[in-house]
Amino acid sequence: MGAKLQETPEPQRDLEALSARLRIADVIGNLMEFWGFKRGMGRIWALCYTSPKALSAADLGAELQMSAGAVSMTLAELTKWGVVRRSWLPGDRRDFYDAETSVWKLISRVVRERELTLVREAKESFIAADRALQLAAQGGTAEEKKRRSFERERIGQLRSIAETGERLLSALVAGEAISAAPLAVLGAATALYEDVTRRRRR
Amino acid sequence: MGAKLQETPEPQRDLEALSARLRIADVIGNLMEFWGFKRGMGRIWALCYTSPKALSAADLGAELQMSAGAVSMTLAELTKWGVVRRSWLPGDRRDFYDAETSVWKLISRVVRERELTLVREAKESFIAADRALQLAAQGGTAEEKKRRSFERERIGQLRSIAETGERLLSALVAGEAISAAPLAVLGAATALYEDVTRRRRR
DNA sequence: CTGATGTTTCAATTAAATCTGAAACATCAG
DNA sequence: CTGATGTTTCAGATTTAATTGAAACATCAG
Repeated sequence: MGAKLQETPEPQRDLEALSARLRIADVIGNLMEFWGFKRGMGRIWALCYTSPKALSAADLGAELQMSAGAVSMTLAELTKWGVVRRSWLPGDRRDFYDAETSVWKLISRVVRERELTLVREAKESFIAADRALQLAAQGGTAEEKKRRSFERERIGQLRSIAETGERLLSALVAGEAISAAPLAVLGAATALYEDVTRRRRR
Repeated sequence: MGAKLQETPEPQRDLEALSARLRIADVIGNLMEFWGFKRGMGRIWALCYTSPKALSAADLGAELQMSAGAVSMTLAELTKWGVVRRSWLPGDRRDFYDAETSVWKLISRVVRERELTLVREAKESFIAADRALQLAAQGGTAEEKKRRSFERERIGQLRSIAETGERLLSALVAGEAISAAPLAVLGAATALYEDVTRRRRR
């Protein structure tokens, strides 16, 4: 807009610095939300991470425009995940919070406790479904048998995908090198199953 | 409940097979939802994937208890992502849908178009915030300067995390081998910043 | 103990995401 | 063209998740 002076006035510098941090907080909030957490978790972590001193719940609420209740609940959740730590200052009754700085620690914990659990549960479901189908599939016409065998083949495929995912995630959190190759192979096996007649239309 | 005969009656076999597939559909629906898609997308894909023949919109709605509108919208979205394909049978006016079977194709497309975009946007935001801070940070007391420099250091760290993530995801979708090591290194650099006095309480 | 200060909890509200059902639209056969 | 069949759209309803604000709870100083 107007002409810029050599030196920005002090209060304005503060405002600009804060708003830069708030913008970052929103970006990280969106990332976190995308990852399946609440937006507020990312916002609070980001503000702590970019602050040289630990912040109080009241600070966070004021800067992020969150109610005391929301701040408290969000901080509880963040603490549970090891994303922020509580700290105290001598002679101050308030709680302060500072950010866990090792992002890898955070990621690997989440992957271990959440994604890995999820993929394992999925694998178990596939195994259970396959067993159920196997029991139900005795007898029937040739046509029916063919269909059942197709279903079991596909479910077996899902199971093997889940197992591959489980191995990759385990390797990842163990810090091992992984290759996308085993993933890329998935689906190649089933790609040959193509016998549906198609025709263009419209 | 009652005693099981050697051979399950036919209608019951069908019901059990369908319900096994529906259970799987729900599991995959949950996985997909977790991944940031709508639950219905996973359910429809799973049903198609485990079906030997392409299914009509009406079939899907009936089996998954979804309204025609929901099925239509969900199929549109799935088609957009290349997760199901439309097909036609000669002499039949209805549309049929079958599943993309290469799961890797699906994953890599999503990672490329969604996660990679997201992490790039985040990186740009960090760069922009750093620039803004740099401009705002001229002058001020020694104390202020120290704070600004801390903020910029942390934001630079975020930027480098985003860049590492970008490299890893790129390598992943390119099918290259990747290692968790570069991730594990993240945060080690900032871990040294510890000067807050703490005391136990309660 | 009592009052001041700070935190947590939770029922009620608000907001966001999702689904429905009916109307509009398309296509085809006769 | 007309009626039958199938698909899409979208405003409103429903469901689900997040947020508030106030009361309950804790802790500490005096």
